[in-house]
Amino acid sequence: MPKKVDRARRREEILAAAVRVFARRGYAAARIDDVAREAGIAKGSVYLYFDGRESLLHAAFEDVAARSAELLREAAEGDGTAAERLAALVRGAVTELSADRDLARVLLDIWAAGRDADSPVDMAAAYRDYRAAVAALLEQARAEQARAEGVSAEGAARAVVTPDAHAAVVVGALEGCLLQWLFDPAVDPAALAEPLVRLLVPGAGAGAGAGAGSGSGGDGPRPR
Amino acid sequence: MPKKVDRARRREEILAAAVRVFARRGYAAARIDDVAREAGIAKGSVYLYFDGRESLLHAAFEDVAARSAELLREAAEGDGTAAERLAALVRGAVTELSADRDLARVLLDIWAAGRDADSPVDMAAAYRDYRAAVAALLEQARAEQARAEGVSAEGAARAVVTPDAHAAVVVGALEGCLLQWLFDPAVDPAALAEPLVRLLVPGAGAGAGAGAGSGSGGDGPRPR
Amino acid sequence: MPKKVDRARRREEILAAAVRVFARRGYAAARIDDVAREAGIAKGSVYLYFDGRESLLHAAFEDVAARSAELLREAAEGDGTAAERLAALVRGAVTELSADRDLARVLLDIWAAGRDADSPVDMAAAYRDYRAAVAALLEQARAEQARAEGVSAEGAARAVVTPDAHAAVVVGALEGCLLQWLFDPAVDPAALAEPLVRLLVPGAGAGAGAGAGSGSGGDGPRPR
Amino acid sequence: MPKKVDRARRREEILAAAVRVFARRGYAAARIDDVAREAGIAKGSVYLYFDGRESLLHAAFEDVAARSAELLREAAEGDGTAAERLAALVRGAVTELSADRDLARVLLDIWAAGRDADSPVDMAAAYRDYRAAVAALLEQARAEQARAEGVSAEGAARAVVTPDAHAAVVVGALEGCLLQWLFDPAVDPAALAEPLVRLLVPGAGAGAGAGAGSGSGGDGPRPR
DNA sequence: AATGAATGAGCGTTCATTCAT
DNA sequence: TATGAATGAACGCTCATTCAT
Repeated sequence: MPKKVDRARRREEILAAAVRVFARRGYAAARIDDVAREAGIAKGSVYLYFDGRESLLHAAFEDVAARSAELLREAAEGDGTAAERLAALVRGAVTELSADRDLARVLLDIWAAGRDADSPVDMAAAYRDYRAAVAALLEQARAEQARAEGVSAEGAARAVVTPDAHAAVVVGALEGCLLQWLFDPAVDPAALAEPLVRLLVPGAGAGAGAGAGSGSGGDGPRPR
Repeated sequence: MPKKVDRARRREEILAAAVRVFARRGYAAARIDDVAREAGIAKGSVYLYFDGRESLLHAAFEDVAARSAELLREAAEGDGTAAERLAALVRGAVTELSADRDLARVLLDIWAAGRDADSPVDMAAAYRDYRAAVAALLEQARAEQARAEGVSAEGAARAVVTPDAHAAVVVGALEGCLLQWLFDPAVDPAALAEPLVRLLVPGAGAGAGAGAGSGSGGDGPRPR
Repeated sequence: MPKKVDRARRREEILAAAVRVFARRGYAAARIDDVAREAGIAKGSVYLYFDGRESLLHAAFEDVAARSAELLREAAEGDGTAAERLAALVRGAVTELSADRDLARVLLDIWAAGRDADSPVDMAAAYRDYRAAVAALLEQARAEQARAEGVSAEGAARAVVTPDAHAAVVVGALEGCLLQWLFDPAVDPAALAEPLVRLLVPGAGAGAGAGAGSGSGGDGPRPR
Repeated sequence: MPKKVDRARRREEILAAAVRVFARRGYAAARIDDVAREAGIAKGSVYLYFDGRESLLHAAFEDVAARSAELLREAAEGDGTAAERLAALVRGAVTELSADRDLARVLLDIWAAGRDADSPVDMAAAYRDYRAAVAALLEQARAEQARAEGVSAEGAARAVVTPDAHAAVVVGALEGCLLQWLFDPAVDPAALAEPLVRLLVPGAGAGAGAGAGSGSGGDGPRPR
């Protein structure tokens, strides 16, 4: 008659406690004892569910990564045009990341820790996947636009910014906006979602240079 | 005052050594002893030039901040249109940050450490300044465009994305692209400079939504 | 009383498991969990049969001590001359100790732990008894020899090495040979039994000083 | 102008303190803090001279091993007959080991710890060397005897106990007598030196089987 | 009786900082 | 100014033991 503890639930409780502590003190200053106290258990018990301190950070990363992966999957499989799905992805990412400020804060520590090649956290792969998904959507979006508007537009757009570079900018902007919010709560992520979409999702609205060609008549965007 | 010069130079040598060590091992794993060895001095001597371990990180941040401030000053005082100056700022920021990978890596640690309100590093202020400068340039750029193209364009663009939000996206994209490069050297910052400019600097080229207004005729960018 | 039997059997199973674990990892590195797993029970159950970790080591010692005591009893009560019984004791001790290498290995830990005066293991008494038994046999053997060969020999031998000292050497040699076997399996205890007997049991064959009798003519060392 | 501390001397002081603590409490129960306090320094300072706790034990072993090696060297290179040198070796070993009871006690812990194959202490090799040296002396001693007394004696002796086995018994007896002294201070090692020599060094006096030659007449055991 | 989750005291080790030289 | 030996507080982790089930 073994005691029945829901290992998975207990693990999640501890992880949530760890995220709160990491967010409050920073990973570097977070003590296992703090995590245990926050979780309402004894220090040693943490080790029944996690391999060690670093393992907690890693688990937090996997949480974030799993959410990201879910968003990417939805964007890839979802309905609507590619532009719509990309816009939804951007909006979703902002919503997701800004939903749990503690977790977002911990992301900074994950970034700092994950920079090492020997880190269990493969940030390079995570962002590579992210970029690849966004780039694919961008290409589809361009194709859609080209179909709707004519070949010249497609050619012109493609000449300007490659999908890969564009994707890097999109992903970067997302993370960069998150970063500013973390440093300064006055930066409202919700208020940045739409600007991100409009500025970076093709066909979603006025881009930065949109005005350039707007009133001018037939002249499309000019390279350089 | 040769002594003063020597002292300043020695301080810089130590800071440079610290940045190398921080970049190599990460701030968390960097030992004062490592820094001293890298600088070719004794451990205790570090304390003759810096208050302590954290002080080294702070000094590294001030280095980065000073370079940023210089760029912002140039952008504010420089010649050319606001759009040109903004483009130059973006290009300069990319160049600057990617010039010293070690320093850029340390930025991750600075971010992680500077997240706390009690940190000596005021990241919030640094990015606030950054955004303000970019927002000012954006507004100027829009004014320039409006002057060149007519009132309707200005109004339309302004309605879509506020300069502050736009600035946050610009700054975020810069930092976010840097981030990706740090995780994955295959991401080439130099190759991202131009895309950043084209996508985010008004009047610099085809924006994401550029195609929207391209072939469509006289109708400017449509909201939503 | 089936319960009693079961309980004793279970206790022995656990002890055997403990001996295997101690032998494998060393007592210092042996975990109660290891013992439990080896015994196929839960960790907490060990405490139903033993007071604690140290108690397991103590029980292992008692096992060894009991076997020794049995050998000593047989030697004291057995048939044959004292020399024969002493030789049998030596051979039996070698056989006994080398029969269970795991247990012999644990002896090292018992020695290390039993060195303290406050240890529950009274090594001093154990070896005192051992020496006393061997010394008694040695004296008897000498008396037998004296009876068979004449007074002068007895007196000479006694003058050289006291029975107590001789016994200490015999016991020491036994333990010392065991020790070497434990460190180096290439040392074959079985091959050392006869040398031990011949070198240290009076009347059992050529001693180290065999040369003493060498000039005596044709009579070489006689087996048995 | 670096502080001048005699590193080697300080290291020895700490090691001596460690040996005292190990002897008092046993290695298993000895705390680094105890060692530091015994040495009159701070806990952390121990690590300036030793890699860790285990390193202290290892260093203690090397001390013992070095003394043994010195004895073996003297025995191999010394003057006198092989029998004399072997006797001197035995006496020297007893003297050496019994000179520092603390160190001898620690030997028990070294034995217990060195039993593992992955231990930094190679007990097997240490005892192999010891046996080899003793075996060589034994063979020489037999040759000397044979030369002095005739071929038949040599053949007879050799037939009985091989030099290797004899050496194992000699080494074992030494260690085994030490062991008994450690458990029971009433066992006087000094009093066992001569018995060891007489019983186990050929030609050194009456061996166990001395009686074998007793029938030869009035010649009792001859010293030396 | 048996379990195994929980506990928490305890220890090895690290390393930022100090300070006598 | 420079050194580097010394310090000792701090912390991650272990694991023997307990006890509710």
